[in-house]
Amino acid sequence: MNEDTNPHISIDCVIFGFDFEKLNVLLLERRLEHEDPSIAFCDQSLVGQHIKLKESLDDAAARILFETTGLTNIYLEQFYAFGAPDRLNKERAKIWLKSIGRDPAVQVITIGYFSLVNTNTVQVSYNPRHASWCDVKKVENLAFDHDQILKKGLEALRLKIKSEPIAFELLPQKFTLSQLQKLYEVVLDINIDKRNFRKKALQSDYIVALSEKQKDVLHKPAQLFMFSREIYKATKKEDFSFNFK
Amino acid sequence: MNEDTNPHISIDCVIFGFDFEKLNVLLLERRLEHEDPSIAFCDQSLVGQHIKLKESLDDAAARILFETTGLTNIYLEQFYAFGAPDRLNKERAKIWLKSIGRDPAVQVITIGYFSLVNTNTVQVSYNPRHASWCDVKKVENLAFDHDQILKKGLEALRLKIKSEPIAFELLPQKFTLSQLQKLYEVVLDINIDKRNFRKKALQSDYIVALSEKQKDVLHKPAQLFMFSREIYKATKKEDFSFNFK
DNA sequence: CTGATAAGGTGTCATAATAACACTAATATT
DNA sequence: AATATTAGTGTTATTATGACACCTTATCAG
Repeated sequence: MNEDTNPHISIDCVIFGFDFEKLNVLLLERRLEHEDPSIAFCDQSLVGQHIKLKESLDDAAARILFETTGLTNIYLEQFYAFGAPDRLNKERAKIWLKSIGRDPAVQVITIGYFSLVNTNTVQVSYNPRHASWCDVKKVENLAFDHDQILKKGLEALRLKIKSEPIAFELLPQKFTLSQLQKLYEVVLDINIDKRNFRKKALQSDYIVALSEKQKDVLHKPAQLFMFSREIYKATKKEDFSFNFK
Repeated sequence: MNEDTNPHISIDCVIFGFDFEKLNVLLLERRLEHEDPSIAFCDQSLVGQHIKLKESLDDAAARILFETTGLTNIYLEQFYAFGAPDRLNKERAKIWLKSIGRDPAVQVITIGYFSLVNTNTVQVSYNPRHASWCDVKKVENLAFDHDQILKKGLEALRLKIKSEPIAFELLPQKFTLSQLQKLYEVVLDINIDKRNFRKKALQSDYIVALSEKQKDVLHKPAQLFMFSREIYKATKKEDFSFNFK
């Protein structure tokens, strides 16, 4: 571990991405090579690192996100701190920590952040450790306590997306209403009536219709829209809401 | 600092109390005696301590709450982690930390918890440091970064009280509808129409009318009610809500 | 060029939730 | 007996929600 690293505090980022079909999370491969094949293993973890000395939590989260994806100016939000003394005590975790020169007996508190990106904008190959997008509904058996962190991060995203206009962080700048609807459907794991959804979306002033249509699509092209943060700020009456049954 | 204390991680508890008139927060006096009166000072802080080695965050928060108030089985909820490297760098903070034998240069991450109690149930004299209830609307100039922690804790309480039945944690077991309404009003800093409030409260099954009335009150005595967690759990359709304009 | 495929786009109505609003009732105190 | 203080109560207009089905516009295959 580096000289200027704080060994007691880490950040784990739940990086959510939307590919117009499902909600994904960016996972890193954790591969332990060993001559004894009963010890070697390969599984996956969230994106995480220790913070540096004198580094704020937000700065650390942004740095880690940048070092993993090459992205800056990304939506990032802290959602929970995990500090169970046994959170690094799984057998594999101990083997792994020793293999990278860390003492498994040191209690590490990790702060969970979630971040939102459009899947297409991320160069998965950016990171030296193999990174890949995985359907959040299918993820399991992550390293350490990362299953629990992912679960809590997803709950935080669901709560937040119902009360603030963060859905647009997961979409490209120009999007169709069907894409926006699909996004709410996969994030909240619900079905939404198309006509009711469009009615509600269109009566907001901050989802602005462009005089432009989808291209290169094998059916009737849809109208494109943009989210205007300026209009949102200027018109919000204190309550954003996107509740559908 | 104790041998078994983790010097890197602390907990700060925003202990909210309701006295039927306003929302209070429990603060501890921070008094530094010094022969030079320009150095001596006395101000206030939230309730906080470092965690112990091998102690979980939730356990630490419950322990600190108990050690300060003598209370157990109290509603406690983690809301945010604070880790700015300069969060203990106010001049007074440095003097204070040195006076109690701690190194102000060590970065301490603190995890914020809020807890809810009925003001009357707390023996303020329990703690050796002078503790007192203060109107949250009037609190300012707290020690360290505690103003910021209180602000964030209050936001968390406001968010939570609108979507989960935690208001009852701030009331005695038997309460009147006017008390419940007043609680929502002071927590959310809004006015609520009495008839609309009562209509909504009474159409829930889990606020149960008792065949008992207020006593020792100098006006028409009000009917008493209880919150039934069993009925709440059995009947909730996934959405608790208390939204009033 | 025609038919198949695939998603885009549109309106009405019934029900439920919200918000505005003012007077009488019951108790304790003087 | 009068006063002070809070408890308690219904109606109506407006708005939001939820259920529901068909035609349109483009590409592609033959």
